[in-house]
Amino acid sequence: MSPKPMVRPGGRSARVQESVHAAVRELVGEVGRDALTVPMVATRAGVTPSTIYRRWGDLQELLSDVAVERLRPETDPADLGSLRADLDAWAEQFVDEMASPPGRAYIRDALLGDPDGTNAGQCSAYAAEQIDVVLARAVQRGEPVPETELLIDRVVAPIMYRILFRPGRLDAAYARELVTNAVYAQQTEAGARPTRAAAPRRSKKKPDN
Amino acid sequence: MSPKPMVRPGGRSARVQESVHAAVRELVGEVGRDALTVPMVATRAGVTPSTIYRRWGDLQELLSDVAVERLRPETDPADLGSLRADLDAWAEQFVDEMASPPGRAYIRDALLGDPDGTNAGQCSAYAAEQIDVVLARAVQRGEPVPETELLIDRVVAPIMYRILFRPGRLDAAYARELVTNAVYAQQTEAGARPTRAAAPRRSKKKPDN
DNA sequence: CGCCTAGAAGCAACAAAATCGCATTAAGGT
DNA sequence: ACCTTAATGCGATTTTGTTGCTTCTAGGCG
Repeated sequence: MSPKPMVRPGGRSARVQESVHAAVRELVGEVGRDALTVPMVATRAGVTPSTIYRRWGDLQELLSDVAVERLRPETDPADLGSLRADLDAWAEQFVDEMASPPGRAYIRDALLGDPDGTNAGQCSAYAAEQIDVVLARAVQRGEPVPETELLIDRVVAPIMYRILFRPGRLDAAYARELVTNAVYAQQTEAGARPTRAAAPRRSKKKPDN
Repeated sequence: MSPKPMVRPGGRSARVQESVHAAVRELVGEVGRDALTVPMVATRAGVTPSTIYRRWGDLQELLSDVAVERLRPETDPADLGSLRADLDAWAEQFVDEMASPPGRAYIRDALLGDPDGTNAGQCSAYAAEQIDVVLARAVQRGEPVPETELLIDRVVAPIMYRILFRPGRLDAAYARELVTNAVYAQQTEAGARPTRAAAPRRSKKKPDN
């Protein structure tokens, strides 16, 4: 059994994948997501529909792939000199991007065509990585820091819950408030509550393909 | 302009709707969600496929409708004599139901075929109603109670986030921990933090159809 | 450097689904 | 009892999804 070439990351396959992804991005902008069809994407990408059906299964899984790519953060969070400032800024940007109509659409798409939860897990990992960067810097400065898990529960989760389940009522002020409460909790609750049960830290992910 | 009959809630339409919903429930159990098709549902329900396409648009929206119905709580939360006990019990049951494979499937379906977020909002409203029942009882007893919004942010949102984005790592102990932290926050943070900005209370919903 | 192999894409026939116009039924108001 | 019209049924048509087979090519090997 050859240990390596289970898939083919390079060459034609890669070109086809990129071409298809590009076609999806273009067409979403031109005709809208609802009007998208697999044959339409195939034509634009210069491939046959069966190629798409075989690689992605259906339009949802393809859209999910594209959405996850667009949800990947492009830069590290800004360094503003303090944990609080960094978290505030990151949370505000997070809300801006995620709560916008296109952001909501990407989130939905990412969750949608994702039988095994891989893509959803990737989204969660992106947020955790960004938070970890902020926390690592704060540790460098000697600031006390909350756990990543706490921030996910207290900041990320409420934002995503609102995006998915309660359209509206979501703005920068709310994001800051969540950060305030999370940081406050970290300062006052440490040791005063049952320690977070079994919260394995998320390890750094490789930079992906 | 006649003020009422924009739709036809009763009579044949209602029978068709019920028949179709029943067909979906049966077939999901028999052949599985993935094998479901609109024509299949139509045949079982004794209607023509075009009826389903016209009323629901596609299979996803139909599944979303069915899922929301099944996510509706059937009973009020148990009254165990104290806010803390009631919340613990409710949160545990919530996790049990929502984190189970069928529960996760219903949540996904409910979110999936829901262009305008109506169904998702309904799910959120169900949880808020249940929480309100528990809180109202606690008020009757004279206990201090947190706001519904706080419990949604601190208990419901983290649970749903994990269900959707992080398969695994979700159990009754975690649910209790969330309740503990939320109640603790309510006891210690009141007045010690910026008041929750612009968090309009969710008004009592009419008992639905 | 040029064969081999196997995974991936192309092609085309086919099967299944979704859409649409038109006829028919029946809810709900008058 | 009648009328209006939303809703359903039905069938023709279009579009989408599937499948077997062939062709191409990336990557390993001699």
